Parts: sequence; C-alpha cells; structure tokens
Amino acid sequence: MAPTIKDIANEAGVSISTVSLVLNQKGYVAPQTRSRIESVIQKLNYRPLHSARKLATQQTGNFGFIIWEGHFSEVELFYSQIFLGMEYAARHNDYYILLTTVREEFDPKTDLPRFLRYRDVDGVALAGRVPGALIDYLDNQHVPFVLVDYEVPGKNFNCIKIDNYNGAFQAVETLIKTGRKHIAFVGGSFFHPSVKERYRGYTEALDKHGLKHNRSEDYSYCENIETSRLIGEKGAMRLLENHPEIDAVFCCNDTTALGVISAVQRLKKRIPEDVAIFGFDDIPTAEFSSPKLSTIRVPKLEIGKEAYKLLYELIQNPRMAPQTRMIAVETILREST
Amino acid sequence: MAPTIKDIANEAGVSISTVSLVLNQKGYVAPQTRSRIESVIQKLNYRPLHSARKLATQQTGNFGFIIWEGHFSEVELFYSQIFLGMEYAARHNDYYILLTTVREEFDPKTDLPRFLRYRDVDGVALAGRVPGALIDYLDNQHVPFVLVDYEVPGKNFNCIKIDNYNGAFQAVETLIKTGRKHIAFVGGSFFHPSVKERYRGYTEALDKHGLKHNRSEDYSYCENIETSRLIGEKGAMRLLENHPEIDAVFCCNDTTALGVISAVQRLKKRIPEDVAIFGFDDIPTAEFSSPKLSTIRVPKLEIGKEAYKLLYELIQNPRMAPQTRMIAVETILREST
DNA sequence: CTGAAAGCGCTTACAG
DNA sequence: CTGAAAGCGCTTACAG
Repeated sequence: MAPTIKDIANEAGVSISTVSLVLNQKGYVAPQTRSRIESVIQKLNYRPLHSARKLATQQTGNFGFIIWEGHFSEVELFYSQIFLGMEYAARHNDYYILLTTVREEFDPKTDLPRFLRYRDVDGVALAGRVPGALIDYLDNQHVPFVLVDYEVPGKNFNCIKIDNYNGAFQAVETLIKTGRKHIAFVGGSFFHPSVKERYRGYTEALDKHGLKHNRSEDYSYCENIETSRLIGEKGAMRLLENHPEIDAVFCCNDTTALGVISAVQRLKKRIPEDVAIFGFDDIPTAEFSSPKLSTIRVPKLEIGKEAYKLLYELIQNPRMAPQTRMIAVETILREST
Repeated sequence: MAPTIKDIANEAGVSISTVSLVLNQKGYVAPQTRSRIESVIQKLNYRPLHSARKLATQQTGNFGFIIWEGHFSEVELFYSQIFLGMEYAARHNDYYILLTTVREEFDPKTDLPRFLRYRDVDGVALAGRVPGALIDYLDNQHVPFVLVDYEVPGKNFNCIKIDNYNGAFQAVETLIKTGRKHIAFVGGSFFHPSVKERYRGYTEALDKHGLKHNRSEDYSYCENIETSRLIGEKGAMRLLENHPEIDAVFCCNDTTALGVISAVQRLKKRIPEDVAIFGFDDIPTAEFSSPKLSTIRVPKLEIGKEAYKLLYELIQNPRMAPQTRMIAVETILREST
C-alpha cells in the first residue's frame, strides 16, 4: 500500500498537521522539523492522495476542455494543439484537463458533460464555436469559464482571442506590397467571429491602399458552412473563371487555402506567379503542401497556456472582472506568395 | 451550495446509508422508500461528489491515456480518434480519461505523468509506440495498462491490435485481382510492429498468387524513421525510376500513400491507369485527396472503445490473464485503384 | 512552532 | 429493510 500522511507523521515523529503544513508550504515550521519531514517524504516516496486533498479543500483540481465534436475530428489539427498547450501549463500545478466533446444540437438537460453534471471541475475552457445553450448554462450556474477563439457578441465573457484583424491586415498588405492588384477573398462560416474579423482586416487593408475596386462582392466567395477544402476549391473556381484578372487570394484559413491551391492548379495557373495564395492559422499541413503555403501563424500552444492561466487566475479571484486577452500572430512567408 | 447526501436523507426522512444504497443500487431498499428518495434526488438535482466517493471507495475513477508527443501532434489524426473512442465509452460509467503526452527520451524519475506520480488513475492506455521505460515502470508498479496499436515482442501484455496482416493481405490481393503484376511496397519505421505486419501481409499475398518476383528488394522502399509524406515521395521516385514496370504501390499507411500520389503525379503517370495506389488506416484526408485514396479502414473509435472495455474489465478482475484483442479492418475502394 | 480535533461527503460492514 | 458508526486521507482553524 502506498504510504499516507500518517505514515510520514509516525516516521518523522510529528503530527499529521505538521506534515500537512510542510506539504502545503503554509504556516511556520521549524527548519529542522521541516527538513526531517521532507527527507521522510523523499524516502517513502510519499504523494498526497488527490481525492482526499480535493475533498478537504473543496476544489476538484480539474478544468474541463469542451469542444464541438466536428472541430475535434477535423481533418486539420488546430484545437487539439490548443488543448496540448493547456495540458502543458496544467502540469506545473498538477491540474488535470478533462477533454470532452459536445454535439451541435446541445441540450443541457441531456447532453451536459459528466464533469459538469458532477461539478467535477473548477472551471471550463470552451474551444472554438460551442452551443449557446452551453454557455448560458455555465453563466447561470456560475461555473468559471473562458472562451477560446470565440466570443458572443454583446456579452462580456472571459476570452482568449486571436488577433484576426491585424493578421488579415498584414497578410493583405504583404500581398499588396508585392504588387498584387486584384485580391480576392475566400471564406467559410460567418457564424464564427474569427472569420468576420479576418474579412474586416482584408477589406480595411484594401481601403488603406486605395484598392477599393477589389471590394466589389464579385471578389468574395463565402458559404455559411464550416470551412473546408471544398469551399476553397469551389470559391477559387468561381472567382477565377469570372475574373481572370485576380492575381491573389486571401483565404480565411489554411484549410480553405489548400482547396484554393488545388483549384488554381487545376486551372493551370502558376502559383505564385499568376496567383498568390495566403492562408491563416499555420496548421501543420501548410508546411507540407506544394507549394508550401504562406500564412499567418496562430500560436496554438501559447493560446492554450493563456487559457489555462486565465482560468487559474479566475478561480483564485472569483470576483475578477471578465477580460479579453488578445494573442498576437506572425506572418510566415513560404512559396505560395 | 450544492446539496449533499445529508440533505437528501433529511428531506426524505431516512439515513444517509439508505440514500447511499439507492445511489449505488446495492442491497435491499423497500420500493416505496427507494422511490421517495429518488424523487428527492430529482427534485434537488443531487449528484454525489466525485472526490468523496473516490476517497471512500479507494478508486480514482480515472484512466490515463498516454501518447508520444510526436504522435499526438502528427499532421494526420489517428490517435486522437482513438482517444475519442475511449472518451465515448467512458461517458457511460462516469470515468474520466486523462490525456497526456510523453517525450521520446522518457525517464521515469523526471518525466512521469503527474497522474501516475500521484497514483491518480486506476489504469492506463498507451497509444502507439511509447518509451520502453514507461512500460517497464507500469509493469513493475502493477498499474493495470493496455497497449493500443503496439506490442512488445516476447512480452505478454494486454493489448488491442489492428489486424494489420489480414488488412495488408486483402489490399494486395485486391490489387492482384485487378490485374496488377508489379506491386511495390513503400513504408516507414520498422520500429513499429504494425508496419512489420503490414509488410508480412504484402509478401504473403504475393507468394500466394505466385508473384514471387515482386519480392526482390528492389520493389521495397523503407526508411527507419517515422512515416511521412516525404518517405512516400522519395520511395515512389526511387522505385518508379528504377522499375518503370511497377503498376501498383501498397503503402504502409495513408500518410505515406499521399506522398506516393504526389510523386506519381509529378512523374506524369496516371492514377490508377498506370499505377494503382493503396493506403492503410483511412485517415480523414484519404477521402479528400485527389484522386481519393483506396485504403484499409481502421475503425479508430471502436479501438478506443475496446481499449476502455479491456481496461475496465482489468480493474474489475485484477488477476485476469493478459489478453490480446484483434480489431478487424475493412477494405475501402476509392479512385486510386 | 506544533498537536488534537473537527470536518470535507461519501461507502460499507455490522446490528437490529 | 434501515440506521449508527467507523473510516477513507487529507486540511484547517484553534489552542497552547
């Protein structure tokens, strides 16, 4: 059997209270007592039992990580890297991150993740677009939560945001500076605020550089569904066939951009000579496509870490005002521009 | 504050023992008492507190899921789907699956996942190739564990295996039946037993159909590193340039096959007219490549579920003899053959 | 600076 | 069929 705090106390000739104090670095313990206890802990390789500690402190030591099923199973990995970032951060304070998925048609009565049903988390990170009913539930039940790469218009929730606007702006400006005059946009679901912001960055960069004519609706292709390669292909086909003068495409993300690449290749246009292509996210595949994709790097691990930190601060200080943290992005130039 | 078992007992006019009995469906409780208690539970929306229950039962209610960092961050998703399968299964008995990664250079002294350090799991699933030192540790410490898509030669551990041999055999036989006479093999790391088995299926199918001449070393390309598109590209280039008669390539997995596709296309050969290509795994991308990839489907979710079930049985019955469960695969014909 | 005691919210023999 | 009591392994005021 694994040793308990009692074994340590006996072996060190002190009470369990004192052992607990050194374990938690609280109160004052005489230096020699402390070091004696510490060496016994070492010797017996003692670790406090999580569930006992949790029961006593009335904390769970867990954070939930909830993601829409479709996002988790996506072909390209993005949110799983964000999870990994949280997991890395959690290692340092021995928190556990419980990852689970929810379906699109979410009903709190029947679909509540079990760690919420059993109030088995101290807080929750919501990755990407999640059901509104879930957010409402957390809000009503006063479960601390942070939205990651998502937001609810008009609501002031804790969130970690990607600097979509500036990223898009930079990307388009880069295209303009290399002489592109006819820059199109291909995108997916406007349900997702990120896509909206990226579109805004696109249009404002055009405005700034006097390329207003690019802003005609003819230069944009969007479908109100989850982004995919297919949208990229269809969009590029449509745009380039109707407007052969287009010499660059800014895509709402890399997945879409990969679709655009295949379409452009099928149309026998050269990349980047005839058409430059810019993505967003820097998913791993972006580096392996041919040509390799220029894109805006979103630091996924860092986002996860930041989500963890915010959540942790939140439970230390429950009355903290909701805040938004913006994560900076970085331009990555490869072969497609 | 959330209600406790005491609140339920008071409200129902019984002792907490009785409430506990109905909660756990144990012993005999008079039907009317039971239903009274149940309705109070309903009414107060009571949920037993995990950590209290865990402390009392001396179980953790957690399983660990350990995967090599590189596998988790792989471009193509495979193991994360296996995780999802476990998570699905775990929902039904309120187990939690704690996902974490380990580095290649693993040292139990310093790199032990925290849930092992704190003995905070009842068992562990190891996905794919994991450090030998980790397996040894679990074995020595008598932590119940199951290997998923991995095995240790000469050791009789619990494992969930994919039927690699038969899958490969079927794939190659399919190629032969459609008239292919010169079938090459492209593969990666032989460290992984799965690759070995797939290779064996390949050679034995050739033997059975009297295509022994295919078995010359000239028809195989392998590198002892993690599989990747790059290996596929290099392999296909090498093989097809030296042996223009090759009319089919069986790849050790889809990732490799995607590389083979680009190489074949670069060589201006038609798929499947000139060269048929067969993959293995059925990763999501296989369906989106062009041409779409024929492959052997590995049921990832089912593997995860089976891993969960085996682990669960293991902790119910700790003296169970180690066993191997083989998961059947399925041939998926698409455009590349 | 340290210990005795109560308490966290459950489960589980054991009586009756 | 039900309840009183002990116990799981910790933490945390409170005395001293």
